[in-house]
Amino acid sequence: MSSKQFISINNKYDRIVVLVDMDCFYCQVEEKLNPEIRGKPIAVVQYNPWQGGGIIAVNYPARAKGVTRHMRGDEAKQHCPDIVLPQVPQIRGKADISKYRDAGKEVAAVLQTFTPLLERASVDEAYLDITERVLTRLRDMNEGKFQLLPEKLANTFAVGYDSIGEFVQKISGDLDGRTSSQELESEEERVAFKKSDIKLLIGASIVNEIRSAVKEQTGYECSAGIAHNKILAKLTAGFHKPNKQTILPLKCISKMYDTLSLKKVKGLGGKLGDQVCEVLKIQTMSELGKFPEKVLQSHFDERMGSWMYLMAKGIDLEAVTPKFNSKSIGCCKRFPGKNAITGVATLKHWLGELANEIQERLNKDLDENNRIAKQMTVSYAQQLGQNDVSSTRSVSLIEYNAERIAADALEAIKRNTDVFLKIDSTGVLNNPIKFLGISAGKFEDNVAGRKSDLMQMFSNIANKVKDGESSKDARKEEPTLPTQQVKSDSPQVETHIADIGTTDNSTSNMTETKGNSSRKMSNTSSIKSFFGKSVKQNTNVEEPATSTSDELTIAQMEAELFEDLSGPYLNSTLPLEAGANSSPKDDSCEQNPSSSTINTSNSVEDAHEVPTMEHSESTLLEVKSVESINQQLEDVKPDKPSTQKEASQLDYHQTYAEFSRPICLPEPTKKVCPECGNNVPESDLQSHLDFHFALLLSQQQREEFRNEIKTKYVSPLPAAKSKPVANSQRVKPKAPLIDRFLTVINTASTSTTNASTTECSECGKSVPTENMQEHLDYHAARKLQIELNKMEMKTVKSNGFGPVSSKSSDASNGSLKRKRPSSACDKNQPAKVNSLAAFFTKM
DNA sequence: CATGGCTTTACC
DNA sequence: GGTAAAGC
Repeated sequence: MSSKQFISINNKYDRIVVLVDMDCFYCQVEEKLNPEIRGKPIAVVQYNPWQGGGIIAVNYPARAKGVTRHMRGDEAKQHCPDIVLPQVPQIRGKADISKYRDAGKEVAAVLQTFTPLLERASVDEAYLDITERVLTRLRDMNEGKFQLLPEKLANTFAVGYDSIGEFVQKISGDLDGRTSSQELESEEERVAFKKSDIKLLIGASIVNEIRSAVKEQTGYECSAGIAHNKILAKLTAGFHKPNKQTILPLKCISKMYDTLSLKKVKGLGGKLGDQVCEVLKIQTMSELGKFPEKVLQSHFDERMGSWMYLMAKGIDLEAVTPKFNSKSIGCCKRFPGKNAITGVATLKHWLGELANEIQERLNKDLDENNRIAKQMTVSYAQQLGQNDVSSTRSVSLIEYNAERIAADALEAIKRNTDVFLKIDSTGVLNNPIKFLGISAGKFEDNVAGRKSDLMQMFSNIANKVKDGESSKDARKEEPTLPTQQVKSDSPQVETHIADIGTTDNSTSNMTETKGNSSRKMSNTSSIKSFFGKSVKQNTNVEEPATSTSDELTIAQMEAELFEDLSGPYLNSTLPLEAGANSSPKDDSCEQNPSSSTINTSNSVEDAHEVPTMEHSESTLLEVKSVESINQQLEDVKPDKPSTQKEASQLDYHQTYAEFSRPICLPEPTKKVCPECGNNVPESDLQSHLDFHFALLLSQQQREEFRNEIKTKYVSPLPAAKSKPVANSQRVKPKAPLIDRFLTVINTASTSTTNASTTECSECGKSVPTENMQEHLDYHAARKLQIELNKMEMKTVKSNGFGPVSSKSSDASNGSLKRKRPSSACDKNQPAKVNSLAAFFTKM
């Protein structure tokens, strides 16, 4: 049961891994609980007695005043007299952080609706592997079913670029061969990089939705890092906060490493990192990259050496392992200095307090997760003369009974202490105790099912499944379910539950309250995680799956998705044939420790498997039915229907989540689509029509494109000569999305009136200073849109919207001024598809 | 005496 | 199983 899993090195750049990190989480929790303090400088303080207590979280207004962690409450007051200092509650004489735990769970439940591959890393951090969603979206885009709107990239940054717009420009810029550095890159490498960039970009759009959902459903804001592995995602998340997200493009890793202290890398932040710096006489990750693996292994241990070696190349193979619940539940307390426990009575008292808390939390856990801890561990530190000695002893945990637990803990301590009591004393400890802790672990399923409620069974199964420790039926995994589907009582869900052996599918008492509904969602989504994982166990990672007739492997899917992209680069070699045989698994990164560049030669093309979702036959992704595709379309296209919120008071940190709410607010009056006859909300009709248009266009373009390839035409793509299909003439694409987007800006800026304003360097408008960053984000996003349009216009007739040169010209400024009611359908607007799909097919 | 409480992981 | 390290 070695819980840590690794992916094949062949897949090292295939995943899209996200680290979601709640911004000053404890402060946010306090703000939510006490709205009166919202927006004020806040620091959460723990443990009162000494000088205002210790600060464990600081919000951004307070940070602006110089308040930091590691300060005392009093000190914070000096820096910031009007700071609010909520205290973490105390129960039984010790800190009680359960409300933050609960809040963290709430957030995780939302995250889990996006992917079963969720790994909680702490109370306020979680890793997500969204590879599947990215590929799905990529396909939808290629098929014209999804448009990557610029607002999807608001508040997004890319390492190494000043703005996300610049990054997108760069992606398309590669076209002109204006790649900065050496021409060492082969075509294949360029394609690989480009694929990577595109996937990261799409990933960012998804992460924006994820963060929006978190904000909407919990009220909390978070930051995120988007990269190809956990360590880099984590690192990247820290680059822009709060309430922002950052992409780490493959190409920027080595540049970044040049200045990145190795101690910033998770795992090297402590003594080990110090040792590495000292022994190797280095500071940065780039320097680390100069050492051969063997050398690193000789200085440190073998495992560590390999890990560092790969890490120095930007590679981390650790899988995102589904995990929602902790593996242990414990509590502890320190008794520093004079507070050391010197008497048995006192010892018993504190053991009792700890045992009580443990009992309470274990019961709650039993309730929620239907599992029982079988072992408890007591930890303690004794003062022996000068130094403190800490020990831990484990005993089996028979029942959730505080007295019993306390007594057993005491026994364990006695048993392991040579001289427990001072000689001739009945109550004085020979060795004062400076630290006490009790924790419970080694959980097993509660087979007995102490709860009469059958729902308990659900949650039992689901949680078991969630952590991947259940039975091993290899079942076909359903294609990723869109959030909404997961929430509702979809047939699939019930089927799964039934399959697992539950007889009762009533979800009555679980669906109403917020907490319970989240539990239910976790049930359904975790079932999927189970399939993903159990299958994985039975799968040989190294061998590409052979596909069966009507099924499509993820790898094949990816190959197809990128078909059009890779085509033009690979000259005559058209698609990267999906079935390409497994390359020698180790041929990539053996021999150039001195170069700090990332070797990608065998990465994307050769890697035909999506890591952590390896496919045997049982995981082959089914081609979706028309229904499911339509469903997905519904789910994903009109930016999730969400509750509108008053834009009443926008404070400085109220950013993306607010602005990204649906732009067309009018109640959905339905209209019949002239193209397909479906009922479509009127507000969505235009984009719906755009979809049809894009579909046609994209199909046709692809057709043409293939023809071009066949005729071995290699140079810049010819403009599409024929007009995009007679049919589409009828379709009047809506006012450019960019305009709707601009109306959002206006709303936003007018709603925050009285604040001080600054003139925007981009558009000259007066913008509330505190909103400037967001405002600039929108310019970046707008440029992105223009970029995309430019690509579009290489085939679609240019129409005067946006520049054709690659300079960031201001031809668009005119349009910036324009605003119109979002519902208005502008007849003057050119027929244009604001879709990345065409963008891809053109590249 | 002074961040404190908490959890996980790797190694022995 | 116990310990130390690491990070939040």
